Amino acid sequence: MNEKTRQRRPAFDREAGVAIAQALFHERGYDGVSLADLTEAMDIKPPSFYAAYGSKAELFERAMLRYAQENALPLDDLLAPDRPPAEALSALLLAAAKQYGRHSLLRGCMITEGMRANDQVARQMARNLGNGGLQAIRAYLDQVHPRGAQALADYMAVTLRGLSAAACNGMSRKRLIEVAQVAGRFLSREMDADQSTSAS
Amino acid sequence: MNEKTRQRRPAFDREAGVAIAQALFHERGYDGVSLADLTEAMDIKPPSFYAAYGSKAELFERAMLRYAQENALPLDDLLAPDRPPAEALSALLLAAAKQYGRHSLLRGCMITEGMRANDQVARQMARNLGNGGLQAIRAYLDQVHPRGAQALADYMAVTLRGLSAAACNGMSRKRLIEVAQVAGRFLSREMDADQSTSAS
DNA sequence: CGCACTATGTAGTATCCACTACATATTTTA
DNA sequence: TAAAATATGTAGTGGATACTACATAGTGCG
Repeated sequence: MNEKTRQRRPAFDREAGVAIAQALFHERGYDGVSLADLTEAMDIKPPSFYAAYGSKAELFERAMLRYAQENALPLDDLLAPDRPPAEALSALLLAAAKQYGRHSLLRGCMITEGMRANDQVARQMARNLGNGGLQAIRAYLDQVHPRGAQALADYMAVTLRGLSAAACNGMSRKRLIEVAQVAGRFLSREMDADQSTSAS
Repeated sequence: MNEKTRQRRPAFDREAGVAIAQALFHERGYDGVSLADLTEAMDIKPPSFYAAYGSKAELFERAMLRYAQENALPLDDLLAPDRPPAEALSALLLAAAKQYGRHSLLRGCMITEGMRANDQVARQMARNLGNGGLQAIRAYLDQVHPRGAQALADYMAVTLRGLSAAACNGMSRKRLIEVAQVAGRFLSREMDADQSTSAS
């Protein structure tokens, strides 16, 4: 249990290996990274890899969890119930645009893009993780804007996926942010109008 | 030239082969379809395949061109210059949503999703084709709504990509259409407001 | 009818894939 | 210090990949 005292030969740091895998998977996607790529980047041999992580898919899951903890959008903060809903959603889109276009290599959302893997196991892992975030948005909207919550949540899902895809295809951070701002302005207008009128 | 009289042993119809490939590539993506899948579906052997199409990537390009001719959104009609711009863009989003969710297997935009292929050659082919459509939207906006044309074109690109991605991930046609309608309403509000005021 | 041509099927190529059996070297425990 | 446990490196597994050399069967043209 006390892994701290265990001064075993460094061999290799498994958490560091997860971080390396996270970067590779984020940059090239699950299918774009081979086991040879991973073992070379970690400077280990395949047997050590499997002893440590079990399989490529399991490591991908650990890398996505690490990504979620480190890089995922802080939905709980952004979607605080006491914020004006349109402002909260706009802030979420803006935060996503900023993050998706931040690095030149690590573009888009690792989890959103992971949903497109050719490997079925990896794809399902990514979907399970990604759906969690979407459900959080849905739950938030059910509370603060129950009328049309589904449509608004779907709009957010589509826009977030679009931002991630556009980022992966090279759209600059500046332009991503502008799109998020446009969408945020749309949301503000729509939800303000929705407060005063009852039917379009 | 007169291919009709050429009663050559049926062997196999190359255009029909492109159609088969189009369906397979659309359903599973470039990397998700192997040469064995293609030759089996066309009921031919690899040598016939290469004699007819040159390579997997070349066939993918032909399949995308076929898709563009048959299924791509009729941008010229949708983006008629004499239409109210917001209405034209809304119609484009709606047409995309309807098409992306039409079939249960052939979901999303074949070209947009092709941009995510792991194979670099295929990816570049898809990007070249897809960028054509986006440039058409940009050119249209430069004409009818020059102020903020870039931001609006980027917004359309992001939303179209998002609709395609959401369709691939299983969002129902009904919900896709609702998202397109929400976005269309946003565009109408924004562009109407933009006509009367000069600063937000 | 016979020759030249073309597309075909058989059977492979080399390469990459994720993954593993086995013996060795290092570390922890007794 | 000796034995047990563990992670390592060497080397290789079967299978899938895109693609092809070669002989043959079917074709149109003379």
